[in-house]
Amino acid sequence: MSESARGGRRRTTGRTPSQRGGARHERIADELRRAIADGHYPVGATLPSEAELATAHGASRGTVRQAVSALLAEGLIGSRQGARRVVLSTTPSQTFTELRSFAQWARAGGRTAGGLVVASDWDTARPEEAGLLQVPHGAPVLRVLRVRTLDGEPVLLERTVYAEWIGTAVDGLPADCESVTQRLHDDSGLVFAHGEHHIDAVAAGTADAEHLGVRRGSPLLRVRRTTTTADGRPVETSDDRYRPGSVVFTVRNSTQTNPLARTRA
Amino acid sequence: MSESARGGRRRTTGRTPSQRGGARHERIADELRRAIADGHYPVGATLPSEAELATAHGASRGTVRQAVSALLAEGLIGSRQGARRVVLSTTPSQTFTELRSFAQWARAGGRTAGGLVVASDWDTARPEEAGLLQVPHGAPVLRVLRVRTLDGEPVLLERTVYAEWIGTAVDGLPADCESVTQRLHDDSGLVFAHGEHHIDAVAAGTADAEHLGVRRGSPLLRVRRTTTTADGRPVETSDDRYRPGSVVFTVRNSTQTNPLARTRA
DNA sequence: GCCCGTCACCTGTATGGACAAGCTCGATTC
DNA sequence: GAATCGAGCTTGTCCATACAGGTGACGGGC
Repeated sequence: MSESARGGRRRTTGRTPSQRGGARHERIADELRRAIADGHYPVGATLPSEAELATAHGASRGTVRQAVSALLAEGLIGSRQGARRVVLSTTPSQTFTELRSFAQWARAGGRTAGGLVVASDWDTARPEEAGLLQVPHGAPVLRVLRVRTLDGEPVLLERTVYAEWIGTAVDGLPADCESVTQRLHDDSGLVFAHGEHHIDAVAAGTADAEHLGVRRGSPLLRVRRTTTTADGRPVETSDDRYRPGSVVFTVRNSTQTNPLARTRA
Repeated sequence: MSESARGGRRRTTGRTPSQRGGARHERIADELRRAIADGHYPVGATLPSEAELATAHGASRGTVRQAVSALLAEGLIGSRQGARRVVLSTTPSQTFTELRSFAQWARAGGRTAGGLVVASDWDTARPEEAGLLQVPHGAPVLRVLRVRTLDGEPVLLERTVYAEWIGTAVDGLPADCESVTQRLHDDSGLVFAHGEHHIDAVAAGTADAEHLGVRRGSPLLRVRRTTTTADGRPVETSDDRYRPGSVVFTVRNSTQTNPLARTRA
């Protein structure tokens, strides 16, 4: 049966060019993710062996390993030599795009995101910003202050700094643009590929308090992030402040994969 | 020369049993990590091609791919089909153990960590805790309140709940035990393997303010975490509150790997 | 009844080969 | 000088195979 499945698919050698859902290991990974999310494999359950998955999908063990290693990196499953893989968590992790884009994240969760640009000005890069954006000191940058709402309530205040080459495109966008990421992708073909996030807590300043509708001095979750393209060119750096109680960041890590770091301030 | 290197190493088939530094792909990954950390490959630089690395290390391309995929998962490098890999970040990520253990993290950074148990009591699990620890409602749990200091200054207040089977071991530890993780590993052979962290901001309560030496209502970074063993058995769940300005959490993510999620409160 | 060894199973590691698809850069052409 | 084309390099995907080493269950011996 694995014979017929493999033989029927194609027999040249490579793989069918653009099959729905991308590469085969991706499709296997997706199916496993779905099965876990659907409760087919609850927390603590063991996954089928690599050999079983291989014959079931008509793939080789290497391809199956590629698929499960993706779930391993996401922290969804644990793995020990000799023992079957165990489900550790059932909540799916988000795609990078969903994480990067407030609007896309809200949409994926069935909520509506709004946004409003409060201020947008060209300025010169401060030393720290110049370093983060890898531009010369004093280079022109676009500084944007944006309030983001979730189901109508303000939850996030973004202070974003764009490098000049991308700032010109951002400057032309409407003030109430829902998803800047989406527009930049559609208009300029720009794709964000990498992000570095520093998370801590700060007290709300006067401006923060006013725009988020909280008292001055109340706690805010601050995420300072810098986003780059696939070839490492910095695009923007931002200071995002979340109203507590609205958004929680979740990180999964394990001995096998560890993307989280704790650093001194 | 690649001929002699490969032939000279061994020609049976497997690999040398317990060579220093673990598996070969791990050693290659370590060397690349070190080269990046040392500035040999600054941010934006391109790594050697897989073929070059393979001949240089006398390994096959598959093994090299395994090594670089580790750096990819850590967010240190970016990768696009057809182009050479690019260095995205030079700050190394911490091992899971360093992240899990406050003491080990401090030591790795050349600082001294202290700890003091303020209170330690047996109690019954609250519904929420029972779910996190996967024990029946009302099951006995050990509740520990611990203050952690960094270079003598209090920076972290831990409220940890241990399941009964591990709580008995924790209960016998001295109140000023520097590293609970270390002791549990040495005494019981227990290894933590997986963690889930929820990060948000809260205002300091009366107890928080007193133990951390801050004013009531000042912002704190809260990390609620649950740790499990390799086979998915929950060990502890904890509510950690960090004094702002002392510790920052850093997360790297990209289109290729994405361990971070933003969830509704 | 308990302990311990055997053994099938399963994951980790490594190799080698093949083709697909994307990127870079130089050469050619207009 | 600028746009275009293509060859070669590089990464992505997939397969088949082999062996090492840990796990867990079964069963026999004490």
